[in-house]
Amino acid sequence: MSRKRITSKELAELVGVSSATISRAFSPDARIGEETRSRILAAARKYGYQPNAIARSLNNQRSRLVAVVVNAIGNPCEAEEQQLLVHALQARQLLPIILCCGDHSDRLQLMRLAATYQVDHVVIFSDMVSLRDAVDIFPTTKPIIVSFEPLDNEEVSAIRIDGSAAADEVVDRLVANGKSRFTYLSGTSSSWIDKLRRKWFADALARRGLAFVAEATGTYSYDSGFKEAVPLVHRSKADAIICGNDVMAIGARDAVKRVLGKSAPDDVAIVGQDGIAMAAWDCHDLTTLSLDHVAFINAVVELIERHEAGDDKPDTITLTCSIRWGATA
Amino acid sequence: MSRKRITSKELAELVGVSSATISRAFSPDARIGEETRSRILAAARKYGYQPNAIARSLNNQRSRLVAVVVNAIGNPCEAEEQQLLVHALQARQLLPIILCCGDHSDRLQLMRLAATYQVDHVVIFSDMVSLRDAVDIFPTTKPIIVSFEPLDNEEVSAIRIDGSAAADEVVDRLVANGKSRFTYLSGTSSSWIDKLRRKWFADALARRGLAFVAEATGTYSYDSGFKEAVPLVHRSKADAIICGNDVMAIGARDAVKRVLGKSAPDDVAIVGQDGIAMAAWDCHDLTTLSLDHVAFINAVVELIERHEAGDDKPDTITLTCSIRWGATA
DNA sequence: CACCGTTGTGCAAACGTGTACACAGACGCG
DNA sequence: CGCGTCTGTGTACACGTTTGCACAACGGTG
Repeated sequence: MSRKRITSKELAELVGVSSATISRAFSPDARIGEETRSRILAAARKYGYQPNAIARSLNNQRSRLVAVVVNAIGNPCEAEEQQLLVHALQARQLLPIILCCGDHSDRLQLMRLAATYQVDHVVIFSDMVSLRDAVDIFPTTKPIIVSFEPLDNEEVSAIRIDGSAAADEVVDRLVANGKSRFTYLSGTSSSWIDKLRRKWFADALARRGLAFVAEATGTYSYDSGFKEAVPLVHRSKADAIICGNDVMAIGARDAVKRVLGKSAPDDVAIVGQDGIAMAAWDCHDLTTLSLDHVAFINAVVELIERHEAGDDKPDTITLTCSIRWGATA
Repeated sequence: MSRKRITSKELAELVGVSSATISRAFSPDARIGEETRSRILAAARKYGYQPNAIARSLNNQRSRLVAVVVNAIGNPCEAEEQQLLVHALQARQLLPIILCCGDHSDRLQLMRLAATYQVDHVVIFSDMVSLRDAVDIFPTTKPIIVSFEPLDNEEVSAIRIDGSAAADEVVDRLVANGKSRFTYLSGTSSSWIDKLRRKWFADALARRGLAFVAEATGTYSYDSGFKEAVPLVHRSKADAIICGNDVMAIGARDAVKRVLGKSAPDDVAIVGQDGIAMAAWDCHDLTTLSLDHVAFINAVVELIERHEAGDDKPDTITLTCSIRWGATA
């Protein structure tokens, strides 16, 4: 058991070449004799040599690390995108460093720590972190890829999401089914994406001379959906609840059924947002504004590839939401 | 906008000291004048200087990176543990590199890539990767922390899980409720943890002179639980299904209710394993063998802290499962 | 004053790569 | 043969830190 990792100079000694030649053997398009290369690779396998990526990063000025800033890992709302992104990165020999910024803790400190590792790219899924801070903390050539919607900024690439058309269609159908007392259950009052999502529906209602008759704020969790739904319906006699995400919608639906004894589509319509896989489960069958997660991550990856290729010009990509019609609205 | 990151030597020039002194200013217990330190820290803030962690890692031989090997990110079964672990690492100024090994792809290649980054610790949540490979790929002083159960190996620390007592109690109650035709729905045939979980229940049954009357294999997913449950019950007239994880149990329960038209606790009892948060949702209220995720991650973190402190002696910690009684059994 | 311990700082050498430059040999061509 | 081109390799430096060693300045003690 070799406790210590072997270095390129030591391997060079063993093979009888210089350490530069070792390096060349691992560089696909370097000038090196075919015979020498295979001799080196054989020896490398034998002694378990692998080039040290830390040293390489220092020399190259490229770490092949990517900071991925998220709210939380378990959260189903983001989990599918995280999974897809990590796979896409790994396929490109990039390694993700996950930063969980969801809770109270000092996110800025955390991002600064990641910045010291000279990450090549930064992908921000969390709208808990302000664009300003992100630009401050990662000032280096490699710009930032941000999802969701703060104000415009020339220095970052962004992916925008537009669900206004889908929201319009949902409201249309609900009104046709006789709904008129709409309420909104938001996930947090402080996030841009939450305001944006609410606005899609508020605008759709306004276009028909309607408005939310009541609102409440939860925490994006099942429990908060469950807890907030009851008083919300009580005090407003709501016949429709639009939720800030799918998990809260599931919670609200449970509360409406179990606590209030009302039926989900008929007495109170419930609409989620995200389009998580769970929404399609038989026990939920949730109507929800759904984002195409694959397209979303493809957009992110496309931006990353441009950065890899040296194109630093920021760009904005906009995706639209589709609707998954379920049994709840 | 400074496109380029400032280096310690440049800052030294600016402040009028040597780069060594810069380094000392950031090292809490270094010999340096109080006045000099504050002057340096002020200048660092002004010019946005942060020590380069890559260079430091090269010098220190410690990267403060941790490889976390998982099956998938979205997977609720592991998500809670991942979340807790990432938080614990971040609190200790360690950064996690996530490796998703769940799918077919070349996991070994992926792990080798992470190994080149000289990670300080390796935490393996995935039982898709063999212990042998792990030891091969991360031979360096810092040993490996593995969860779940392959055969014994002297070189790694492990966390074992024992649900036999809990399984026994569950079987007890089911038998008392008149159940006798038990079936098992496993998540995959190839994983150690799956075999182990099945064995807990098989042993509990054997102790009462019973055995599984039928078995099936899914993929740990909701869909596979839904799909496998129907033929399983049909061909065996089962009155109890023990599932390899909670998500499959939820799928099985839906199938039993919707497709077969049977009621969950009375006609067919359903038991999950994992104790994911979702199991407690009102719409599921699943009976499940539950692991204390916090205790689990505390154990992992304890091992990591020992390694940090330089104690390389491997150790094994065993945790027991508790039972969450729900409405499904 | 001679001596010594303490404090603050600079010099220089690592850490393990990648790569520009130099150079030796082989080869082709006039 | 003389010359230019191409191939394969070595030498040396840079990447940005940390840290052992040396040393100067200083203050206290006999």
